[in-house]
Amino acid sequence: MGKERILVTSALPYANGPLHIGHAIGAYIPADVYTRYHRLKGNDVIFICGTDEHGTPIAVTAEQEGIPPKRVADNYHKLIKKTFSDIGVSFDNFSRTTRELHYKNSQEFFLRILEKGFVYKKTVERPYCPVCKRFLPDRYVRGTCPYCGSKDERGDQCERCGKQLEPHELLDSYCAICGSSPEQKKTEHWFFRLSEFSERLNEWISEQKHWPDNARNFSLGWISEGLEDRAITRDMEWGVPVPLRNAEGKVLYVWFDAPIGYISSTQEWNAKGWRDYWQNPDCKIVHFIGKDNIPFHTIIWPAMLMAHGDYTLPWQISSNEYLNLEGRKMSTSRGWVLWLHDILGEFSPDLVRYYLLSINPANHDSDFSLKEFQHRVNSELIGTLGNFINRVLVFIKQNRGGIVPEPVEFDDLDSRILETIRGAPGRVGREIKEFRFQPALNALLATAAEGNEYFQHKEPWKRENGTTLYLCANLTRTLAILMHPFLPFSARRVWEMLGLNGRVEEQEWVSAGESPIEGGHKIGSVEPLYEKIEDKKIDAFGKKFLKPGSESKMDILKFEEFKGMDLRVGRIKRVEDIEGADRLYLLRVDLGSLGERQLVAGIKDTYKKKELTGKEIVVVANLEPAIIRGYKSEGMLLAADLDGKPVFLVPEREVKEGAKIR
RNA sequence: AGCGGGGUUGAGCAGCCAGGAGUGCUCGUCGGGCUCAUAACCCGAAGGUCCGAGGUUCAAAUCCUCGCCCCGCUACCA
Repeated sequence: MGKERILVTSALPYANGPLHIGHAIGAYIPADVYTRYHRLKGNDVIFICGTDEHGTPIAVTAEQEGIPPKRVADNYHKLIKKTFSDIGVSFDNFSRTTRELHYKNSQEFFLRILEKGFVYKKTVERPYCPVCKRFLPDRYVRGTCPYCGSKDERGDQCERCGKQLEPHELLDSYCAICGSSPEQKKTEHWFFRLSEFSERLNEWISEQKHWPDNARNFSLGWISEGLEDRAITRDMEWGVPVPLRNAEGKVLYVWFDAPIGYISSTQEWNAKGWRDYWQNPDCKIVHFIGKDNIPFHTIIWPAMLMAHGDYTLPWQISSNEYLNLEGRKMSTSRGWVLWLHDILGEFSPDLVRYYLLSINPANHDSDFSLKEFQHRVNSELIGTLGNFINRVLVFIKQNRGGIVPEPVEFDDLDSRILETIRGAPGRVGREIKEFRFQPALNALLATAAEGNEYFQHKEPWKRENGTTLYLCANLTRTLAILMHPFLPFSARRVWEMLGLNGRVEEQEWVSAGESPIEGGHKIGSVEPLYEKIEDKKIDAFGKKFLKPGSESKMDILKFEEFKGMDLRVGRIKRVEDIEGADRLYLLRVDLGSLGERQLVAGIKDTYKKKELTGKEIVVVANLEPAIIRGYKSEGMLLAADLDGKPVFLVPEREVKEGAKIR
């Protein structure tokens, strides 16, 4: 079998914050396992990444802190790079999208597809700040979300309701920098003809039978809903300048330049050899991403590559689902997050890699729990794997003076464990090759468990003829090689403790099935691979780094603003369905002196019509009206939240309709 | 409502793509062994309508069809 050529990428982390445990298992640790495996297999594999440093969040952070955007990116690039190195993610190159080479690449890419007619210019209206004298892309505009009414939201997405927004949709919008209200102004932008690629993409994706279901189905669904042309440029200073004469003040949109960063980083790694990967149909290009990135890597990016014409399309997309933290969704803005550098500060990287891989959210969201982390590490990694290695090496040290004995005869148990050794690289490798990292890890642990079983049944502490220790020493070597993709730091130490030549990462994967350690071999010095995680340590860690957060960040409401709210008691007179809406009722509410009002309320899944009619409820009477599902809603009724279901607030005894609440 | 993902022993998960006796892992319960090893390891027991109903098959947790329930995202909680 010839050598395979493989290009592995992990999603470029955004240089606007540190990495958390979800990032790590989403796109980086699995990619690292995959890459390390293929290196041992002797395949021609490279692992490419870098920080994504353009885009408005970085620019806004920079302006708010009064420093240049490059400085923000510098800081996070440094932190992120160190974190990756600490957890053993072994990129062949880790670049940044602010490098000269990348600017040149992105501009050339743009010009090429412009030349080929896949980019066109169009005049559009965009919000413009008359004071700052500039256009305001997404996060430069803030205002009230038109969907949920949350104040002070950004122009790209509402934090409260999660709705994707366009800057012009915000109500009462204002400039995020100076606070003045923007006006609409005409400007020219370049658009990518994504719509033209629907058919080709559909055909191409349909053929990718080896993709995971989530990626394939989701992408095909996206295409069938219709692809729209996308703006490639914006009016901003921070970004890759549009390389055309009459385009001052315009930069490439960050979604456009970011994936080109994969190519730039590869060129930076090898200025000559990069084409062997990117422009070679025999090279398998594998993108590791989180699920939020799926349409981007299955549709937009391939369309860009199709438009360019010289590049090989991705071969595989490995997309993970999300990781929850102690049963709750992580949220950086609410402070419910576990940063990678925090956990690496207290626990050795292989423990973290082990646990994250053991709960790898490949098929569905999974949950990170500190207690479970402690348990699994203690019982599986240490109790099974670490203990086998330790008891074998310590035994050889103490009873054989550190010398592996000569094997004598082989009984059934011996032959069986020899078979375990022979078959192990295949069992583990097969799973990694298929991107099934959790089963791969299980196969590794199962091999160690077989070792424990064998050792136990042979009872070498009672009598042993050499064969048992000979085989166990070789099985330990097998484990060292098989551990390397998952637990690179421990694998290296096991290799050293065995006193073997060379380095574990230089071994051939298939050689893990052999038994080259011979009688007479002297092992190195031995010490336990890991230390158990004590209750005290895990509790202290939780106290220090897991803060429930959320409530503490609540904004203070001015008394004046509170007084401006007109709360009233109303009586529900009539309840109607709204066609096509399963959660909404159309209510007529009697507010006494204020007359009757029409409200739209999302309570259908909790309350029946009968229970509602005649009921007294509390209403915000002077709220700005909104149109929901085609009906005007003139107010909002108050309810407490019970696990996501509304529970009405009602007066403690009967009061008059329209009674004021103070 | 659309899309996606789930429903497997007391709890939490693998197993399903590639059908082969309900197989496995962690925790918990009960009993035994061992003392090389980090209170570790090994053996055994109890505990299951593998969500339900059909179908394909010699054989279904696994493949197909229909249905029920849960979760996520989106649409529609002003």
